[in-house]
Amino acid sequence: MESLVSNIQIQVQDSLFVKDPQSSDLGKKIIKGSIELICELGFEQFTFKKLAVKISSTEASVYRYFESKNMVLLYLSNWYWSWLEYRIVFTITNLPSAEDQLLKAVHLLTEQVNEDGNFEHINEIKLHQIVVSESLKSYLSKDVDSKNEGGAFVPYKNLVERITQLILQINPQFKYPHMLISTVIEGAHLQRHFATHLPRLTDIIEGEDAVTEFYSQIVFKAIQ
Amino acid sequence: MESLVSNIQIQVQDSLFVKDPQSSDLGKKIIKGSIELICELGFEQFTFKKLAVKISSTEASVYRYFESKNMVLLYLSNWYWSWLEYRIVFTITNLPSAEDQLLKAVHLLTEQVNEDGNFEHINEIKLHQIVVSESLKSYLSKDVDSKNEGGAFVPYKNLVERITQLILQINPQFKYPHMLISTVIEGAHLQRHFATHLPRLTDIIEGEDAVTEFYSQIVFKAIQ
DNA sequence: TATTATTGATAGTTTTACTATCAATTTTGC
DNA sequence: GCAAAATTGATAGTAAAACTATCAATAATA
Repeated sequence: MESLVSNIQIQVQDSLFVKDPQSSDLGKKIIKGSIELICELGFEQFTFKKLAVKISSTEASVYRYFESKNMVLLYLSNWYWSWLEYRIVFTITNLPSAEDQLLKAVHLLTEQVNEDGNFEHINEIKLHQIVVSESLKSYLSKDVDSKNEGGAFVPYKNLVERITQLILQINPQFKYPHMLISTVIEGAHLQRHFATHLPRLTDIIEGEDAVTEFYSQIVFKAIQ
Repeated sequence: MESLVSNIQIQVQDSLFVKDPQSSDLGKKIIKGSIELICELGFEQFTFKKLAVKISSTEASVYRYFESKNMVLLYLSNWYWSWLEYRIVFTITNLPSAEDQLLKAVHLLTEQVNEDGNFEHINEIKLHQIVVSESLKSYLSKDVDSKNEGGAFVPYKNLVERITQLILQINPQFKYPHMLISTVIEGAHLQRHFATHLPRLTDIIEGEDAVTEFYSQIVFKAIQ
């Protein structure tokens, strides 16, 4: 997966930003700095003031790119979902059977990201950690409905829909494909979070990726 | 389930409050008001100032009971988990088989709460909604480790452990019981949240509790 | 009745989440 | 290469949140 994305760019809907952060140096520094700071401090402790100091800019300048830190989180999440969908499509396109495709997709949905370096201003490993620990907060906030109307969750829905179609190819009768996939995605994130912070809520097995193994089993048992 | 709890009280660990809110009228008003306000405004918009106005008290008085609004959320979550574990134990104790017990437990873990009235100061329906939409934020905050050391997640872990033991009774070889149960609990909450706000991420079926149905199937297929 | 605990009232601090203004600098169009 | 336009930085300011501190009034208790 190293060199395949060397000249593609992930586009994020323009309703999420005031000015496209991928269109300028400062914008890219805002993205890069946000990823590092949110990862380091957590979303609650992350502020535009701290970000501005980190990237040697000013609060006012950051506000010229993003309306609020919530929008930054949405931007980062959506970038991640688009990137993940791209990787899934790229990876499974030539696989022979729908089963193989689904298995591979579930792997990509649930595995730990440990590659970086395809995008200068985005550390994919840290971004994955942010999505694991912070992205749910966007859905769980009270303004989820207005954000949703503004299209804030489209990439996520697209991803879920794409895997849903794979499932329905295998078993057109299965009644809960969306539920299954969103359970797998969010469940895998939570389990990774629990593995680090609340191990008694999960089952960590030495030398094996229990999260991916578990959810792969769940998916195939569920749809049969 | 109506009258069985008429004179029991759910105890919450005293590390979560400064002064036990169940020990005074003001304390109970704080709990009652918090449940209503968090439900209405969402956790982010909920403040001690607004709460104080609502219950005709003062900010300073609220702080005499709780260190912060995060502690209130933890208190409410833990009250809920203890209450739920109590209901599960009470309900399944006399069921003949471990399978019946597990099935019933999964129902209680995943169903919508629609009874109220066992506790004067706690609206169980609204509390359930809070747990669905807000409780994850306690695990997902950066201070999860220090909270965990202080025992903030003990009731939740106990609940997961209890159902884990049920699963292991049925299949002692099953490798991922904790993962399965925490996936079911949090998954069910998320699906209920999605059903209201992001329906394209779930599968709502007219006249049927798809959430409970889905997770019951998942559990029994997974452990076989 | 004296003591203690509880609550209310008020005030104050620091930080966050913004908005506004203006000058300096860089980019772009011609 | 120069004028106009856009971008950024610097600074200042506001409103609300998240506390802490103090003191008086009231209620509980010994």
